[in-house]
Amino acid sequence: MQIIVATNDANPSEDPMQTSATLSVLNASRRMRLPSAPVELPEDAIAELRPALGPPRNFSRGQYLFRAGERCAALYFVEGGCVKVSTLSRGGDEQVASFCLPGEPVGIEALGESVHGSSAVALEPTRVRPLSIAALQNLCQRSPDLTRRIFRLVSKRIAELEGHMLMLGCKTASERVAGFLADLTQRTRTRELQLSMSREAIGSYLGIALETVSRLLHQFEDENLIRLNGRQVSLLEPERLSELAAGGWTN
Amino acid sequence: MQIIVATNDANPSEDPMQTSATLSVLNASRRMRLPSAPVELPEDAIAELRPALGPPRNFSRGQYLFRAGERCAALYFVEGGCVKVSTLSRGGDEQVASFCLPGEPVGIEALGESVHGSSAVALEPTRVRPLSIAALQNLCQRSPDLTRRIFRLVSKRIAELEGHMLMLGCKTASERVAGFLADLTQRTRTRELQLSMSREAIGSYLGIALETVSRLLHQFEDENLIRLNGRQVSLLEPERLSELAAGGWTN
DNA sequence: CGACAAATTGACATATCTCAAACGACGTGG
DNA sequence: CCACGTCGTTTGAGATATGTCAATTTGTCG
Repeated sequence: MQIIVATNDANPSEDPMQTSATLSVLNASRRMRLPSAPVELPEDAIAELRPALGPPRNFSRGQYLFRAGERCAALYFVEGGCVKVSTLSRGGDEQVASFCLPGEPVGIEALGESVHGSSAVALEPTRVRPLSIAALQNLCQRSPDLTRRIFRLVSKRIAELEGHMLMLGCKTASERVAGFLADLTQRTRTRELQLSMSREAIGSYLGIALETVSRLLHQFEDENLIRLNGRQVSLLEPERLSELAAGGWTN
Repeated sequence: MQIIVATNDANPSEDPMQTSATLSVLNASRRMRLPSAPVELPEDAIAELRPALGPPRNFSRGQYLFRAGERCAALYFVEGGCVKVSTLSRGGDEQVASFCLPGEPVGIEALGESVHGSSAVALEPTRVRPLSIAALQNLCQRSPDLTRRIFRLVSKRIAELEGHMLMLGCKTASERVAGFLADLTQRTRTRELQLSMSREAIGSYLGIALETVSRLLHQFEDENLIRLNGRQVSLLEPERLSELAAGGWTN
């Protein structure tokens, strides 16, 4: 399976529209899945980090927060929008590692590194707030509590990755797609998903062909599990989707 | 693909034999188990952590360092032997997340958590040294340097996971097996691998059926890339295997 | 209103899984 | 010391989920 090198360089179409408002809808507090996270900097742990965060920065669809190989100095917290994080292999395969929604951190994987191992691109007008790594390390000296929070954040990310691995290693295509949707509703607390990523990106994330994603999505619609309209998806039976995802997923 | 729930509970075969002695053989320069590499707490970063480590603990084949769900208080550094780390999904699928060799840490994923999300079992007589998480957090307060090291350790682990994901998402079966072998020789600095894990564990780790692992291994032998004798594998052409692994693997 | 990118859909190819049988290694108990 | 049962591995043959290729439609944006 040679996932083409993805020419999704998407020339930063300067889409000035501000997103945060749109997404702010989500919120609440429940248990989470792969990622989790309520919207609007809701994350428990994150809330406490706010004072340390830098001023908001806006990215339009297709703009990169950072690219693999670039020197890395900060990690970001999404306030509104959506970010796609992906890695590239020597062979030119692209693997989408995650989609980050409001309230979720981007780039923790680079915490201890000097250069980014992956790239992060905005999938829609997106607002983020940076947290300088240098600043962070200083802060950690003063606050044992902060250190703990960071550790927590990091291990949460690791748990996510392991869940993702489990999925890639053990699930059938339809379990993956079902799990993907179930995960998204939980993270956004909405049954009305407005997917900002392409079928190709979803396919890469799930480790299946984009055509398979499309087919399965339509199959779910035929089974009345969802209502589908392009990139807009309404989950009619989230529970059944979760069951379908079965096995465990994030476990 | 329903990987059976793995009844590898391996009743701690009361293997009274004392391990450390047995293992001491290893440091003999030649081939040994998977271990090898810079045998004896070789890892650069780790070396500096030594003073903080607790006394060595020995585990025999099949014994668990910890299980998913257990309260976690420490992470471990492997001194000799090999540890298999795996997660379980609700559905009962098992996914092997990693094999840890001498010099490598086990359980960093639990750094910020209170309970383990995965299980770790010794695949052969294994010696590890614990690092109390509580102690660690204290130490981090005193030493900014230590904090940085830990961050480094963690992001290294994350990078590994992302490499693994890339593999699971993009590679063909033979690329995976080739990559697996190539990776092991690098980590052990030996061409003489003594695999301590079953074909099933390898299959789970690589996201393919155990039969496929077996077949591919024998195919490589036919192509004179390796010499195979049960769990003993001699890499005849490591470079070609790496090329075969192509794409990226750990990248 | 065009042109290009994304999505859909069909037909077909095939890598890999699954099921099964057989074998070897190993440890246990008689 | 040998028979026996278990476990892991190998190997074959057939089934199939999913990938690949390609044509068409739909959507987007300048």
